[in-house]
Amino acid sequence: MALSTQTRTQSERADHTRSRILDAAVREFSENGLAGARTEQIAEIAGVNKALLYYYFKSKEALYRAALETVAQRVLEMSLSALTPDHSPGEQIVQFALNHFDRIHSQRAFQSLMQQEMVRLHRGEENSFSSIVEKVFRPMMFRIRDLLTEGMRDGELVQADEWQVMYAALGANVFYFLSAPVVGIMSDANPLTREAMEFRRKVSIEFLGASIFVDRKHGAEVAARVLACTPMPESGEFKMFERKAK
Amino acid sequence: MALSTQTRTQSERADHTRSRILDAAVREFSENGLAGARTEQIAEIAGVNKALLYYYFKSKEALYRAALETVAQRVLEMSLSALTPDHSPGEQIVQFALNHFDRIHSQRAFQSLMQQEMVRLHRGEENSFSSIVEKVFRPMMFRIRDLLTEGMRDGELVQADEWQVMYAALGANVFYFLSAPVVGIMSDANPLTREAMEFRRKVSIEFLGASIFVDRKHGAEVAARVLACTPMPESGEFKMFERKAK
DNA sequence: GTTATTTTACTAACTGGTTAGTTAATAATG
DNA sequence: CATTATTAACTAACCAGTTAGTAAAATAAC
Repeated sequence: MALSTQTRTQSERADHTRSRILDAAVREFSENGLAGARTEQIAEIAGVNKALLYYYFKSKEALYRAALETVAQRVLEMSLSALTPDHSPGEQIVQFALNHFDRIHSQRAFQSLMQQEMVRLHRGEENSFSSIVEKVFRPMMFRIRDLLTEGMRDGELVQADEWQVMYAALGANVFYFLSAPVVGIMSDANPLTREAMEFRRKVSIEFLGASIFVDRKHGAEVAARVLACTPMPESGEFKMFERKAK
Repeated sequence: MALSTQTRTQSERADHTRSRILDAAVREFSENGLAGARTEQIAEIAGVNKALLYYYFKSKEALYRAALETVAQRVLEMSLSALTPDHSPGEQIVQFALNHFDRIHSQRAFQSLMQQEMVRLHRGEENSFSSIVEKVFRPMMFRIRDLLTEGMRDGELVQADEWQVMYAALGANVFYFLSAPVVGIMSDANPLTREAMEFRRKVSIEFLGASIFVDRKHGAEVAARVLACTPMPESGEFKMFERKAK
């Protein structure tokens, strides 16, 4: 951990340090929120002195914003590569929903930061979060909306408010992970094991297929096809949220 | 505000003070989270000295738990009165979903506390939250699951994983309010105005009707009937989340 | 029914630990 | 040697929780 000190040029190592700080910040902020996170802890995770945080970032809040942008960027890259323009609108929507599901659990930190940011926004906190919305969410959402409009026009998808379809499709995924701790307590079966998630992922896509297509049989086929083409990614690609050995 | 001091017995006034503290705590914790909330601020909102918090509650965290239980209790009462056993399972489900929608926006503080509690649970925080889950969520959720099973057996509802139907129905509602700040930035149309919510409420129920019933026409009728019977409650019944005049 | 004693409800002012942020000095690098 | 990266040590503010006290209500004593 204290190695790799003699490699490369100074500025390259500086970049590396900076991004280590950012990673540590993402982790600490996502686990504890802006108020709960401790700068000392971020420094320790990153393996640097606390003062270095202030060398690279103006303040705790600036670091928070930078951390938010980091994860947003990752999500943008991940979601852009998901759509497959040569398939039917309906199939692309299903594909997108499946990708969204996988994204949530591999990017737990993003989800967590988002949730907390929502609460902050509710309070009317001044943001600079707007730019993330513009860069990440707007293009994604409007792209999906256009696909839905097209699918409905073609008669592949049921007539409905486009945004409602999004709320239903993405909301089900978000709610699954959001409620996981409660469900865990409620049914003493942990919803975050690989088996549980694999099941939910399948069922979630199948239900979407049954919900939004005019021809439910066609919907079921699309769902099956998409599921077959997209295996669930290995878990633990990012090992955020591992329990710390105190 | 400084009146009503000469009324009633001492212990009655004490009860009143205690509940004023709890209300203040609900508000402060829901806006700022456990770590972000300030005891001094809670005291100020309640109009008492900070030390009084420690007279009534052991610690900040004990107060937090008490606040959580307060709102959970309210929600339980609200949701129990929603089901109408003389209707068909499908109609009861739709009724429940509509009630859930209305509950979210009239009990914003609960939603907010829940979200934050989810994050805390994710981290494996020790809870005593379990009792709330047992008392509020488990009875509610299992009741709904049984209704779904019945509806599917009768052929009224489409065959699907019961929990998935819940994730879809409730997730869409939750996600609407969860994403409201982002959508607000994205489309500069505030989703939390009365008109926007009235529209979403209607569309959300209609979409549910189109999704879970074997006979989509019957589903549409049920949705229309439920909507007709249940006008949207006046907003601002609880004025949590009003902006504070600093 | 008045007086003395205890209990309850509440506050002003303090304390000590914590934590965001600074400074000044020191390595490393080019 | 001048610039850049990094740290140890410090400070000022903040904030959860305490203490020591008071006024009034409830209760007991006479």
